Amino acid sequence: MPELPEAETIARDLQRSVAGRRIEAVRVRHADVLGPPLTARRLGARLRGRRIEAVGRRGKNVVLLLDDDTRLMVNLGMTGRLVPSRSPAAAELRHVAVRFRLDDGEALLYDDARRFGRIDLHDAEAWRRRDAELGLEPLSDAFTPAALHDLLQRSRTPVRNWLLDQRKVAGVGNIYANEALFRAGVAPGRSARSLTAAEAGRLRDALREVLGEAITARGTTFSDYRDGAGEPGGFAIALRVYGREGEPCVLCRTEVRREVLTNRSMFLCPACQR
DNA sequence: AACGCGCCCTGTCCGC
DNA sequence: TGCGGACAGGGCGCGT
Repeated sequence: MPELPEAETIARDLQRSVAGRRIEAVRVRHADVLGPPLTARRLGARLRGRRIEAVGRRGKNVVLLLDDDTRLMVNLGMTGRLVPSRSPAAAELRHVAVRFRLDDGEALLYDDARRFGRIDLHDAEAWRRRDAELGLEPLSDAFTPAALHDLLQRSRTPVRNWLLDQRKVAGVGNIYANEALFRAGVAPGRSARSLTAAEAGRLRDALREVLGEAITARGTTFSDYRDGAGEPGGFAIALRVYGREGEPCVLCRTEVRREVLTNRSMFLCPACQR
């Protein structure tokens, strides 16, 4: 999906474009994006008349806070997009799954070609539980070198896979996991618990750095991602290893390799990453 | 109980 | 031009 920087960009865009609007009606065209026990009928009943107080993010999820203290949580899967109907890009959407009609005559569109995305609605109590299931925010103060090192110690899974587990650290996906491991000089196949405190510290810094830079660039568009106005992100040219199989390493000119681990690509420089 | 695997679904690209 | 296979920012449910 959209990983943390993409979700952050979308949330910021929607905070400007739809915060303060009231939801008048909901139309569901593909109910399979609704997380159980949600149905089209229930979603409409619970959202009708609600005002969107604020749009934020938790991990890779875009979160709309409503005026009755419920939260509409959107996980964008691989191809999910949230775009206001007034945006010029809205006309090109081919897979609108849910349309939220707003009180200004416009609508917020949820488009998702593959329908891997999920929409959930949480009251305050359910949100507390869901929030607690998600791991540390990598850009928060709590994400210290010691905290990351401690967590890594508890697992023997390959560190690339470990980073994708949203219960440990929330918001990192395959692109930024690979990029951060390259920047930290750590081989992605290493067991999580094998990282030294120094390596964990470098990984922590690399994660914050690459996620921060990607937010500044409004996310990475590898193929499908679009921001909250339907536009591609600008970070793809800054990727150092992801998608660069066969190209020379930016540091040492060794060929960047692609390896497949648990059905997902890893990109690495075999010389720079140990 | 942690971990890996298969699967969900559609679009695109590449080789033949 | 058509067709099959590989691949894609994710995550759930299952078995071991």
